[in-house]
Amino acid sequence: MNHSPELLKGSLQTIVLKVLADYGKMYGYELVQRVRELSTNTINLTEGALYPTLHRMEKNGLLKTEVVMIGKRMRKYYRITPTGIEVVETRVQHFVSFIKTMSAVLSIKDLA
Amino acid sequence: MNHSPELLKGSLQTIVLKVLADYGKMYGYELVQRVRELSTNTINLTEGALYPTLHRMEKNGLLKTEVVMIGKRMRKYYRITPTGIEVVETRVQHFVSFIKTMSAVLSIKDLA
DNA sequence: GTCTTATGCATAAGATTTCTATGTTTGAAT
DNA sequence: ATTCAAACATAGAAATCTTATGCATAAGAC
Repeated sequence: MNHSPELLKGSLQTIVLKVLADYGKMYGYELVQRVRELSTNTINLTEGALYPTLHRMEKNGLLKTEVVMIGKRMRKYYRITPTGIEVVETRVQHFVSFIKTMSAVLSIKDLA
Repeated sequence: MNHSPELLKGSLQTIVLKVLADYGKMYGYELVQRVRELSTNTINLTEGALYPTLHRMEKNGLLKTEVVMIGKRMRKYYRITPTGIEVVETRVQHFVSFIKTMSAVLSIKDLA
């Protein structure tokens, strides 16, 4: 990720979960592209961060996988689980309240 | 810091700079209290994070210090420098654009 | 008068997260 | 033939924060 990398720290999981919740199953490489589009080229997920995170979330039961062979190439689809859905909802709520708090502290008037 | 600590990662410097920019000189302990108030008890700066950060920012020329003795107790005031002011402005702008980007990616409708 | 709490600074070790770098294989395009 | 995109993966380094610890003074409670 670039785009003020410090700020994005801690948001990777939320981003991945939310995109999977909204768009259904997706594979790693695709997630990189999709997030890049959604963020109009400002969020660039790095594979070195993404794959370990996907693995961790799978291990924690937030995602489940499904491997498909495209010719001889493996493609690993990730799908959000019911647990993952619960988690993503609270994460997004947390994020919203975080924005509000920060707007107060940084005295940001309007986000226009 | 608590309040979804992951999210706050990377925002400490911005918070400190902005509060100093808005309220003038302040000492470490005071910053902890002030930020707690401004955030209605949701952001709890920890001293273990705050002091090293203050030192780093001073070393980088964003802050300057002034030591005052209150009786036998030392109090170290921090004040933002002109360089610090430039930096905090871009930081806040970055934060605003970060919010916008994230709102798009997380499809957050209104922040009400 | 003593004990606890608040004030006020500071550092160190550990955990967590992310980035950079590196690596492999396959398919498509030129 | 060669280069570039697709697609996965891991390891080491860097950055940031938390927890723990430490020291010392001032104020308030009892």
